[in-house]
Amino acid sequence: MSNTEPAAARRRGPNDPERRARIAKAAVEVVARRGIDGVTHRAVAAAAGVPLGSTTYHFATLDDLLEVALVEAAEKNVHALKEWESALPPDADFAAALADLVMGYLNEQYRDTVVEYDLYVAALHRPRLRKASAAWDDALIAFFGSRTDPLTGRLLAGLFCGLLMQAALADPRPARDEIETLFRRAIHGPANP
Amino acid sequence: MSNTEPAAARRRGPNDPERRARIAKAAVEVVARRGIDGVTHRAVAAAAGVPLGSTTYHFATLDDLLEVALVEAAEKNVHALKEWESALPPDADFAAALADLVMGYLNEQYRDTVVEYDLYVAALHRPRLRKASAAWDDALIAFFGSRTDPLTGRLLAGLFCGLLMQAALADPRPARDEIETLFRRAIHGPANP
DNA sequence: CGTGAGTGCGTACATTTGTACGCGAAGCGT
DNA sequence: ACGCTTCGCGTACAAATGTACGCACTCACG
Repeated sequence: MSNTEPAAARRRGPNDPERRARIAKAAVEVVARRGIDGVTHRAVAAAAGVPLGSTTYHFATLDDLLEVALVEAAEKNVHALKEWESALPPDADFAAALADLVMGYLNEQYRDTVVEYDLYVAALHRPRLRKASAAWDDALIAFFGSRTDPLTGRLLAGLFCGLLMQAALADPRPARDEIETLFRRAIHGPANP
Repeated sequence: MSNTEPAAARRRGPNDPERRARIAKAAVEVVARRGIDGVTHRAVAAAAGVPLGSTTYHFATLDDLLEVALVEAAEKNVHALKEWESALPPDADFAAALADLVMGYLNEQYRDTVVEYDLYVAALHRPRLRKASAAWDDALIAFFGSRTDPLTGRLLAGLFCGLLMQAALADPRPARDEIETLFRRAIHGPANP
C-alpha cells in the first residue's frame, strides 16, 4: 500500500539524487502542514510519494530529516532574499521595502514563514540543527547590513526576526504602515530628519 | 508503578486546586527538558509526581496541557518583567539595563527562554494557543513602552524578541557590549547624542 | 448509618511510531 | 556470463502514546 510507484522506483539506479531532494522538499511540506512534531518517516514518505523504506534509508534518523528540512528552508529563504534585494532599486526607500517584504511573508508566503520559525526554534532543543540556524542568522545579518552599515544591519535583522514572528501571531495583523513606521524609526532614529 | 503517592493522593478531596497547578508547572518543566513534542500525558504526570489518570482528568487533551503551560510560562515571564522594571531606578540607563536583561535570559534563565520560544512558536500551529501568545506580546509591548514612548516600545519589543532568539541560538553567544550597543542604537538613533 | 452523586484515578486497548532486518535488483570487475 | 558488493526498499516488531471506561473513595444530606 505504501508502494506508490512500484516499478518506476526500482528503475532508478543507485545514488539517485532526485530521490533525496524530493524527500527533503516533502519534509519541509510536512512541517508546513503539521508542524515539527508532525514530521515522521511515514508522513514525509507519503508527502514525497515514496515508500517508507526510502525515507528511512536516505535519512536514518528523524533528526536527519529535520536537519535537511532546515537546510532546505534556510537556503530557499536566503536565496529568495538575495533575489529580492538584487531586484530592489539602489535608491529605494529601504524602510518601505522592508515593510513590503514583511507583508509578503505575512500573506502569500505565510506557510514559508511558519516553517522557518518552526525549524529555527526547533534548533533550541537539537544541537545538530544549531549550525544551520546560526548560518541562517549570519546570512540575514549580512543581508540587512549590505544596504546600510553593520550595526544597523544587526539591528534590522533582530527587529525583522522578532517583528515578523509577533506579526505572524497577532490577530488582527498589524497594518503595513505600522511596520513601515517601525523600520523607519529603526533606521533613521527617533527624530524625523 | 505510576502511582507515586498511593494514599496521599486519595487523601485530598475533590477539586484540589494544588493538583492542577502542580501539573501545569510540570508541563512547563517538560517543555524545558524535552521540547514541545516531549509533552505527553505520561511525561507530565511523571514530572508532576502524579499518576497518569490525573493529567488526563484535569487536562483532557494534549492541547489543554500545552495551553496551560503557555499561560503559566507567559504569566511567570510577564510578572518577572514587571518586577524587574519596578526594581529599576527611574534614571537608569535603559539600554544598559536591557542588555543586562538579555544576558540574564541567556544565562541563568536560559531554560525559561527556551520554553517561552517553544510555546510561543507552537501557537503558529495551534489556534487555541494564539490568544495567550498575543496577550503575551501585548504585555511585552506595553512593558517596553512604559519606559519610553509607544513607538519605541513597539520597536524594542520586536528587537528584544528577535535578538534574544538569535542570541540563544548563536555560538558563541554575542557579547554583552554588542547587545547594549544595539539597544542604544535602537533607542537613540544612528547619531550618538 | 444509608445512600446517591460526583470527583479523581487506575487500566486496558487500539493506533502510531521508530527502527532493525532481510531480500531483490543493479553495477562492476573479471 | 558470472559472482560479489552495494544500493534501495518492503516488512515486521517492540515500544510509546492518546484516550475511553469503569471502579473506588469522599462528601452532603437525610
